[in-house]
Amino acid sequence: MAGLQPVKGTYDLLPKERALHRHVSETARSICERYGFNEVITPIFEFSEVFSRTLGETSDVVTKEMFSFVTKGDDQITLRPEGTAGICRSFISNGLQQETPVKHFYYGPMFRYERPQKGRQRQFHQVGIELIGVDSPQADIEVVAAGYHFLKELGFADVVTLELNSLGDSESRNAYREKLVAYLSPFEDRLSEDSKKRLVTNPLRILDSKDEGDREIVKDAPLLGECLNETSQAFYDEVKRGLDMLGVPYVENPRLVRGLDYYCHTAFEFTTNTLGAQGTVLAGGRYDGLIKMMGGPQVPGVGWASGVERLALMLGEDKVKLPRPIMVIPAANDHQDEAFLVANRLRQEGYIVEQGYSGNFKKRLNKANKLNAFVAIIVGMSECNEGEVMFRDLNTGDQVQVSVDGLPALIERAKG
RNA sequence: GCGAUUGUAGCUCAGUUGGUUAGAGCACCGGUUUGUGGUACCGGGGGUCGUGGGUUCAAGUCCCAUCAGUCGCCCCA
Repeated sequence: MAGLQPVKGTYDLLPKERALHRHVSETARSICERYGFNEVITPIFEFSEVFSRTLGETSDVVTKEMFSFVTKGDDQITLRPEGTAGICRSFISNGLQQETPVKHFYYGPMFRYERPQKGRQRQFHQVGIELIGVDSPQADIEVVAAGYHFLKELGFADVVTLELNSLGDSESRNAYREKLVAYLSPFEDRLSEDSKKRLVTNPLRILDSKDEGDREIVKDAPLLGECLNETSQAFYDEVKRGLDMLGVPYVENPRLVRGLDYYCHTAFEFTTNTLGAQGTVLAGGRYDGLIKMMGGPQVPGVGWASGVERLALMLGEDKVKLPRPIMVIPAANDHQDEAFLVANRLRQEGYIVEQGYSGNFKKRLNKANKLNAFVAIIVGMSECNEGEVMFRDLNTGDQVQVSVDGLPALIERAKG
């Protein structure tokens, strides 16, 4: 036990920051619902194969970032590093091919064993959507549009760039892979250590290497676009036409490659330069072979995931305010019970009500300010009749006597 | 896994070439004559100076190690 501190890369979300996160995830949920995606929750851990088989045995996520453990029953378990694999497992487990198209929205914690830094922690949160069972570009267009709409709703339309590419179908990708390896092999000695390995395991990933030397070599490499067969090219063109039609701005990035193995055709990434080293804020693509690869039926899918922490960082702390309460204050300590009853009554009516727990009148009003209360209700003033209380608007300082029954009307007016 | 940088109160920090019982602001709690707020004044709690060694008559200050945070590389949301 490493003392009273959170485990590396984890942290506590206190009310203020949690409100910010909730704003992000609720915005996502509400926008995605407009596109017909409804929320599901899948377990935060799965059998390890769910991830290791699907994400690619050589991917970084699988080789060094999985949080795994063995249960008492000798099951190999992994805390989910991303959402898609679990959704697809759930699709198969629940026999949802009967109900396609399936449109799921999700929100929840993800886990990756990485060095924490700005916009990156070991337990973080993602929102995401998956559209399963539609093989036409309509699905890709709708999914990307929903992502754009979500970011726009948060106010990021101008600080975010949609980068788009097509990885083509497997025929196109295999053809390209050969061509790329043929081009790169003569330069093998000059490639970075990582890229030398990638030449064998996953040459496409060399394309977006940030190593200076690699970039120099890759600059003149053949592009994936040149190898797209007719179907793949037509698919890509249709996606672009749809985005143009809906007014979703994008730039093509022929070197964009997704880190996970299951993607094909559409690959996209919304990036920003406002977050330091972590530029990607929402990313996804099409994964037609994934469900079959997991042992399910041949059903296509497309989706994205977005990092809640990163978006919350972009929003800034003061963007979301906690709700303002009503403060009920006893004029003197022997009116404590009466005050409690008034508070109780207002809570039944649906209002957010706080009580000061100690201190004299003055202290409690002070407390009301600290809680950002907009109304104080003072119980037990000598000038009040039976069943009456003092209503004080804390914005204006105006104060009137009123029956308890008359409170809601005054509260509504004070809300402004 | 690698690199850079930081570590004194809940938070932001001060602490002089090593020298008594380690300070400030903010925050928190209480008070300033019976019952009216964001101010002002008074008082209070809270720190084994990240941890462990070492040098020294003397270490928050110097040396070593270790742990943790932050940022970056790799990779990703």
